[in-house]
Amino acid sequence: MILAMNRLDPRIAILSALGQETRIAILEFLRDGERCVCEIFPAIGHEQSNVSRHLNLMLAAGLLIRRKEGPKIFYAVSTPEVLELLQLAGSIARSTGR
Amino acid sequence: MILAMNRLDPRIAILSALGQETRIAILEFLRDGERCVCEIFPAIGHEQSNVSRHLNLMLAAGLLIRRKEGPKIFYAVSTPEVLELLQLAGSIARSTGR
DNA sequence: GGATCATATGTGCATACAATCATATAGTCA
DNA sequence: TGACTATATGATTGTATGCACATATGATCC
Repeated sequence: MILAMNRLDPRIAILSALGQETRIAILEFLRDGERCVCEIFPAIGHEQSNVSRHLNLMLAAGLLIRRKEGPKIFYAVSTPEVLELLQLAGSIARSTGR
Repeated sequence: MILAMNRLDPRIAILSALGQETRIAILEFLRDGERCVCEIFPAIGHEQSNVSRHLNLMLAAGLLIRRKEGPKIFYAVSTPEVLELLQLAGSIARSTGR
């Protein structure tokens, strides 16, 4: 997993982690608060293994935090700035007419 | 070039365009204003053809604008929001300890 | 301990990406 | 027109990525 690790520039891990459809879907599902993997993967319609990897990648990039509760692991957005970044990207998309 | 085109979500084109070392270097070189390709590629130490592709990709994503002047083509950041996005990514990196 | 649920990881495959070299296009000027 | 400069594009190569299937790990409960 080069995408989110061993980066000279941590911004690249963050931005490239955000530049992917499935991960955007996960982040938007986590907008309202923490969720366990068992809630996330049915909601976005991907394999559990696939979602697990995306979650770990975003965790490594600093976009998410996680919390264990028994056998379940709850993931949440690490800071509101992450959602602000998505919003800013949307704003650029609109202001550049795309 | 799938990365920046034919995306359902234009944010993905923007964010994945930003999540790459060479392109970050180009954007930071363009921070002070427009530059032609002939200035950009020596400054960041990459092949002209390579830089040309990155510029066109960022143009397609809406991150850059360009202007012709004789045989030269000057590229510039399309909106200050693009640089704000980079700054916000840096802020996340710091606030999540990376 | 065994069964079950929740999550992570190994492996393989198809595709996407960045980089390079070579070539094409287009503008300028003698 | 021809030489020269500036930029873009075609073809190729090595590597990274996303996904799926199968399996491993770990927690809970009987």
